[in-house]
Amino acid sequence: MVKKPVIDENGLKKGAWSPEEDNKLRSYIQRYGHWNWREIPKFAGLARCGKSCRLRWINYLRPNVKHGDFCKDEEDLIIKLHKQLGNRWSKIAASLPGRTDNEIKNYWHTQLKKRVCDQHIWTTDKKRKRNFTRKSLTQKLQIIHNNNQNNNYDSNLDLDFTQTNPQILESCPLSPQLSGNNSQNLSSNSETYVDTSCNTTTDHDCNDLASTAVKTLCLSSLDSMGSVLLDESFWTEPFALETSEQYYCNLDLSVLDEGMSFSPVTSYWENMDFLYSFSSDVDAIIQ
DNA sequence: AAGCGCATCAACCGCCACCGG
DNA sequence: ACCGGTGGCGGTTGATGCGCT
Repeated sequence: MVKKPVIDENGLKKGAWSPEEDNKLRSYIQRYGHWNWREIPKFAGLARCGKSCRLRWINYLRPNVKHGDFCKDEEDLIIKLHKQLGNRWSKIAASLPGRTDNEIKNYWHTQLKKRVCDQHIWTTDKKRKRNFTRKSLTQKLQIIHNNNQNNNYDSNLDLDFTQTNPQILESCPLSPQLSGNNSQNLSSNSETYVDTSCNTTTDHDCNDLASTAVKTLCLSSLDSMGSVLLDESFWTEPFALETSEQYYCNLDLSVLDEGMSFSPVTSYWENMDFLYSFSSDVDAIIQ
């Protein structure tokens, strides 16, 4: 995953470093230190520019540079510091011994940012992560959505909505299909409104409720969730947490116990885990 | 099995701040 | 005050790996 070595117009080598070059640079700096990066390649016998040498030393050859997976504590710290400092990678790196700004920056862009941007679920399992992408989930939802459009959903499901007690207050319309088929106790109109600030439960309860809600919806009609997730704005909204929670609120209405609601109390990460389990449910239905 | 597309990450590039003359 | 050299920083690139179809 490195750029292939090339010689530029000045006769300087660019691209991937060879073990031989690494050894030359390492042994020179260990012996003489890095007194002037521009001069070092000449004295070390390297056809590289000073900047390239500096970068190679700092990011790879320097002693105590940590490589490999970030632990949970490091991830949490990066997220916390990024929240405080923004893209000031060198400042963030200063708080993580052995980690370079470049590595943290890469890790942020490839792993952590996705958690914050609603695109991917966090997991250390690469396969699992790859399976959960916006594209794949959208495709799955499209299949189910199309099935529902063809009246393939089971309208005979025995769903008991009489136990729910949603507080219907403000703008969070359910899809006409869901409202029309399943919301006899929610609203007689095709638009139903949900209060996102009403009573809440514990995070754990919310996850259980969310899971149940999704299963219920998957079995009856995915129109609501499907149309929400298929809506481009769901994915592209930079800080879509509130929006997402409103949508989850929608989903929960059908399975909430009396006086309970699934709304902003659930943490973002748990929402993402919820989305993953939702994706698994969708897989099961497709199969 | 092969091709495709996405994810990853080492390395590069351009800009800017700092410093000494 | 100005200028050139240097180091540091953050954004971007591109080759490779890997999963999916």
